[in-house]
Amino acid sequence: MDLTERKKKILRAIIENYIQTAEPVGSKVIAATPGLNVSSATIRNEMADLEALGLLEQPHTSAGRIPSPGGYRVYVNELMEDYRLSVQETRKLNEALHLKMRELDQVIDQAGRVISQLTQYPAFALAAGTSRVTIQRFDLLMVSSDSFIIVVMTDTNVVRNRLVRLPSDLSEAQLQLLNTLLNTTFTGLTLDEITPELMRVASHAAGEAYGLISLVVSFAMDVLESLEQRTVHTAGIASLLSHPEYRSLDRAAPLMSYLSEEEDAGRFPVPQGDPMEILIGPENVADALKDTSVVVASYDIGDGMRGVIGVVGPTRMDYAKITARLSYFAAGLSRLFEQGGLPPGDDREK
Amino acid sequence: MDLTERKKKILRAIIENYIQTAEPVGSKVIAATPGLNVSSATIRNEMADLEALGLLEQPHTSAGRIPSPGGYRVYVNELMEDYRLSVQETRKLNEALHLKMRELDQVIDQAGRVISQLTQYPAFALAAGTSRVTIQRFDLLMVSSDSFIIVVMTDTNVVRNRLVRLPSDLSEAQLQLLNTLLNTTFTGLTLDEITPELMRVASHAAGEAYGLISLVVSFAMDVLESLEQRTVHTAGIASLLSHPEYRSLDRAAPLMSYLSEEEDAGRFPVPQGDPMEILIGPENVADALKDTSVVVASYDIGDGMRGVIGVVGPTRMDYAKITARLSYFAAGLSRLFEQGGLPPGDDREK
DNA sequence: TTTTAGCACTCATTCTCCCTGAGTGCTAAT
DNA sequence: ATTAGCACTCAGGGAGAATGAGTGCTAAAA
Repeated sequence: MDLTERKKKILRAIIENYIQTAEPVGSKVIAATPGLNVSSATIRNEMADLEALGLLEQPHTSAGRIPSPGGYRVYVNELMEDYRLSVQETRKLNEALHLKMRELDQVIDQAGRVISQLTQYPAFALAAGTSRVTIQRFDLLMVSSDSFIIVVMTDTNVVRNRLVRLPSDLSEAQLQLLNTLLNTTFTGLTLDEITPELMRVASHAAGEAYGLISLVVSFAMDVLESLEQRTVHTAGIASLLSHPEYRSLDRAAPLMSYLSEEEDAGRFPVPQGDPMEILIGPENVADALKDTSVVVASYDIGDGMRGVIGVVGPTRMDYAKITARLSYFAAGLSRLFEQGGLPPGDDREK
Repeated sequence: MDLTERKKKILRAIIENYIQTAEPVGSKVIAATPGLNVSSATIRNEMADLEALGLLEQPHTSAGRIPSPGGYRVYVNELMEDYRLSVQETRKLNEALHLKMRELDQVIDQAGRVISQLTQYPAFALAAGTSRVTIQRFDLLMVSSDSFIIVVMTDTNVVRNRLVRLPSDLSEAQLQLLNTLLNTTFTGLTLDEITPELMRVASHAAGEAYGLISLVVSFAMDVLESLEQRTVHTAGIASLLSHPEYRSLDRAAPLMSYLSEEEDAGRFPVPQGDPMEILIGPENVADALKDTSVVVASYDIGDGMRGVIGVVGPTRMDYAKITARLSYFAAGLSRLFEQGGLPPGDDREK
């Protein structure tokens, strides 16, 4: 967008003022900004120009101006100065990165909660883009004569287990046999490749323990399925209410229900290319987000997966602050996953 | 509460009317209830009596009456008729019991979501009262020359695992030794009983692999810790907004933030004795719940643990319907846990 | 040519006042 | 003991009127 220096200054002043106050800003307050030594009348002329360019809007004739989505776009792309995180903020963010967790799903969930708390906006979190997973190895551990543990490990180094109790006894030798059979037949296969026919053949080969094959394999299939299925976590929905644009229920209710809909990934934007993306108002695809802004960042999980965290808020959002915090946090998460996977209790490690 | 038959009839009619309409009910509508062949004037006299007894309230002189918390109490204890679940409802509830899940924590979370959806009120879910857990058995599974899987099983039959990658190589024999050492030294101990001193002694005994002892044991300790720590899950907060009493943000906002506070168990009531409890308005301990009602039910998880699910709503709540649904669902969960623990993918089984 | 002071005009917001109607309590009659 | 009737109360809603922030335009100044 080609604007004179002064217009840029004025636009920035208006937007930053509006971000703070949530009130339409008039020519008078802008005329008072330091470094801008012109009268309010001049500002009014300039504001009329900016409105003609589609960067400002007027709620009604006798009100000040508010930024249009296009105005925010120009602000975000060209005018916004990098927000410098304070020492305190950095410390807080670092502390928040000491996540206590076990499963990937729970890490993601927690990351969302934390970022919501940190930004005071509702947040969503999900993981995207895993490739096709296969089982790399089976282990069966005898516990007692009538129970054993199944341990499976995928090619993405996720390990899952299950304790099974049997109606009848089983010998160590039988288990051994079963184990070998599983490792020769069912490793390296994706979910689709495990056919009923394959199961039948294997069951036959297992002899006495034929029933156990299907038990173990169906567990393995559940694991594969659970790894491919994506869910979204949302957090901090109530924090919406602290922002003046959501003081009216007509505005708040639909957005809140949209956010708390049962987990269905794909309803939130995911950054393409850049690790951070800002979607302002109508730039959002989902109808419910058409007059909100979404700031979303991604981080590297490893194994071809990316984590996504984002916050949702009014278009009047402190983009500088939010992007600074979000990108810092996402970078921290990337680092966390890179150096040794998840914290203690986890079931995967780099 | 000793009331004449007619007073009971009137009180019930008022409460049930108010539950439906959320509007103060006048003498006229009550006079119209079938089976109550008296004039509105008589009703007015009776209503005045009921108000004197503290069972009804009048928002202002020229309005109808609304039930007081005490009135609801009498209703719930003596007047309410059992709500008969329709076939459709039963089917819906049964369907909802086909939970897809893996970890106990996730089951609990999901139960909360489901019950919120089923009742249209915000719900909370938690697990209460575990005994002290110990590790019953360790297994170390060699994966490659520089990595292995730790599998631990607790006395409550929870199995957890972790994949470890080492900076240096390790032989099968060393791992075997380590395994034996762990099983002789660290089984049957609660979290407190695993002292640094014990760790030191064991590390010494491990010889070359001394560093691995602390690695495995600290994983075990994390598992124990995670099993003892209780968290609350809340769901369906946005559904509050669909009820007329929360159409004003002043009422909705504080309750919503209370509900979405970071998980801190103990902030929600847990049924004592009876498997179901109803707390009406000021009967709640928490300030934020003083003018809401909470209906809470518990179900048996096994291993000395009880699951708790509850819903939160206005004191004007359809107690009959809610309690019917909640107790049916809780009973279903009990059954589910009893017969074979969690569905596929889970890490524990009866 | 650009900027500014001044002025008339617009319009959301707030308030005040008044009306309406639902619902009550009381009294006198049944 | 019940009921019909009546005077009274009061929340809610709508119509103006007052307020004031902010604008656009014009004519003068730089």
